[in-house]
Amino acid sequence: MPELPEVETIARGLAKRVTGDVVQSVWIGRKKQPLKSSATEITSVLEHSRIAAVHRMGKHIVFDLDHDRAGSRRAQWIVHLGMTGRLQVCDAQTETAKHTHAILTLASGREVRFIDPRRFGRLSVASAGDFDTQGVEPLEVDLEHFIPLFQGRKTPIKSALLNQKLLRGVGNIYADESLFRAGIRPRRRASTITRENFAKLHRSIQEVLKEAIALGGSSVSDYVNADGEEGFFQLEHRVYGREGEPCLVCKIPIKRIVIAGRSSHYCPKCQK
DNA sequence: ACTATTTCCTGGATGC
DNA sequence: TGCATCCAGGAAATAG
Repeated sequence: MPELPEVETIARGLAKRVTGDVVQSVWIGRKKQPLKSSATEITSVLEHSRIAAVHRMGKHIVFDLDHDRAGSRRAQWIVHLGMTGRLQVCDAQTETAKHTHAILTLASGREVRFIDPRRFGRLSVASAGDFDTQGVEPLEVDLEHFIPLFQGRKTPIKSALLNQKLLRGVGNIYADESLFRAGIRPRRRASTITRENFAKLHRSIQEVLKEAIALGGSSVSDYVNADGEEGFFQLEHRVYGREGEPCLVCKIPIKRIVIAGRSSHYCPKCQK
């Protein structure tokens, strides 16, 4: 399940491969589509545009497009991978994977393919500047802007961390891992957390995300980067997916509870 | 203005 | 072996 570190890794890999290439044609499957813009709209924006850059915003992969049509504004192709989405860069000869929903043919002869079995992913286009996800980038926000995000919220801190309108890019894995490192229980009401603990949490989130990016993300279920390689951060998980296993600090078994329909893992002794 | 719950979707795991 | 059931979860929609 791609969260910020996985999406960052994928975006970097894509940028290396397709920056400067030109989209010649677009195919979009007719199966009930995970589209936020219409297929016609996506096709017309993408076709004959040059990929100027690929970068990440929250959990979205953003392709900045230059159009050669005079007077047309710069545009962006935005991909959200959902749970199981993948973007593959390959030769036209490569066999089409099951659940391929969109194919961009590039001037270089290669193709960018969007594959998503569970279809929680989303494709859309926007004029440059129009796409603005709410929420702040967790790796950019400083403590003084971080704390107010949670002030007055009665919701469990875990839910608040997952709320993309506050902080964008943190998902289930990194929320659990950050809370463990900060020593805060996932069910703690956001409004009851002290300034000191917010400082710990802020630091933990940045550390966890940076370490995960350095290791190419976490490969659980079927995540692979743009090269089809797995990441290694899953080996560093201290609580996520470790229900019943001993806490790496105190040996007490890790607990799993459900918060807002999401499984949440924590150590009952190390987290208060 | 918030918060909580439900819905979407399929592959893999589990149970009988 | 086969078949039914459950579960994973991001974000939008809906309900409270």
